[in-house]
Amino acid sequence: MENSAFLQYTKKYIKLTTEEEAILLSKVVVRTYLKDQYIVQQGDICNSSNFIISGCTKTFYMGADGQEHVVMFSIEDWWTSDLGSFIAQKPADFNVQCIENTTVVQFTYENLEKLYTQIPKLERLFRKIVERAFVASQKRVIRNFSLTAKERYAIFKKTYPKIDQRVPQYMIASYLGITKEFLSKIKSQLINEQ
Amino acid sequence: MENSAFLQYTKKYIKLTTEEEAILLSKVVVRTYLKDQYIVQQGDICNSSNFIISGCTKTFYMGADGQEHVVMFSIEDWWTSDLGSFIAQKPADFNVQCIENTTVVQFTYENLEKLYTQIPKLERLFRKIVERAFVASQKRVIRNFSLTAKERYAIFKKTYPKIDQRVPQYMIASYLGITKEFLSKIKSQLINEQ
DNA sequence: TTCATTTAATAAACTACTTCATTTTTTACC
DNA sequence: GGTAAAAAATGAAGTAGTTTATTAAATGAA
Repeated sequence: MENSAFLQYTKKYIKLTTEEEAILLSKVVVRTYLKDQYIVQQGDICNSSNFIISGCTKTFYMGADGQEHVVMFSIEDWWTSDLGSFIAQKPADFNVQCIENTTVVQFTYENLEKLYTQIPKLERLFRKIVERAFVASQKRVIRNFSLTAKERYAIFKKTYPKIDQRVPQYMIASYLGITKEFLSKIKSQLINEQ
Repeated sequence: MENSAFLQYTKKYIKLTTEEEAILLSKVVVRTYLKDQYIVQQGDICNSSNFIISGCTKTFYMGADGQEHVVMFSIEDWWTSDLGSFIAQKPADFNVQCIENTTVVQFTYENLEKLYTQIPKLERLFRKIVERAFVASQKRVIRNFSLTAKERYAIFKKTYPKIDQRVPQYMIASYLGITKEFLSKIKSQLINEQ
């Protein structure tokens, strides 16, 4: 039943037969993590690719300065993993931590590799998913260059309309690449402007 | 013959039979652009995905401020396109312009779609290519956050060891997300330090 | 309810980077 | 080889964002 959101999602990209769906579901695990638990830990080899059914995660890394840098938030209908670690099976650069209780459809590396040979159409599914992720990432690079922190914050609120209430402000600041103090200043500016 | 570099490249990801290689090559065009010519123009629908045999391109867009922002440089053995435009067949956000005479192996959208059905293994090839591109893009987001312009410049010189001589400095500044004046300052600092 | 802990707000001093204006160097072409 | 145009260097003044320190508000556990 929790699987159904995932199957629904796959239909946007590829059509699977009933048997293929069954094979697919037999190779995934639906798993629930509690708030604050880690799905991936920096330094470990990331062994899972996770489709989020419910909840919210943050992907972050510890900088040389000992500071936490938030790379992304993931919510319902998104994926989370350390893809660099997952595809190369090398130690992860990132942590993925739940900031709410989070239920995911989880693919292990081994199972996904098997699935690719059993259901070649899945290559297409994941190609398309990663293509979109790449485009989104590239857009973010650009935004960081050509927009001010204030403008980026406005876009953030649009693209994650609800997350504002789900995620503490200092993490949002980190995601935006600014200090929590400066985000606080921006917010008070926005209030004074209207 | 120019194709051979491309076939060599594909071997890193998938194995193709001789017939498959023949089909693949029958659906691509080897094309040479002159310095300053555009492969993709902002606003047009990007109809090609290009593997670079020789030469160098820059991907950039015109900001609202009328300023040119360089998104990436592409050299031998890399790909260039506006992927967001290509996959969705929507107007391109970016220009891709040759900054040297450039020879590419070119896939049109229609041909690539046909190839995916004729040689499903290609889904795998492009999945893997895009996975790597995504990881690289994500790393760049991070670098832009946690490093100073000076540090980013050092990394730039390492990752593109030769491009430094091939590309004018003001474009490098734009790629790094800083002004040409500030890059000039950084360079003079680096000279004085040693 | 109370106390401890985490999160957010505010403000002053500081720094990385920009802007603008000028000069020097390099490139290219008749 | 000379001259125009493009690119790079230099410097002074300005701004977006940081750092550090302090206070206030919200959250959560006993």
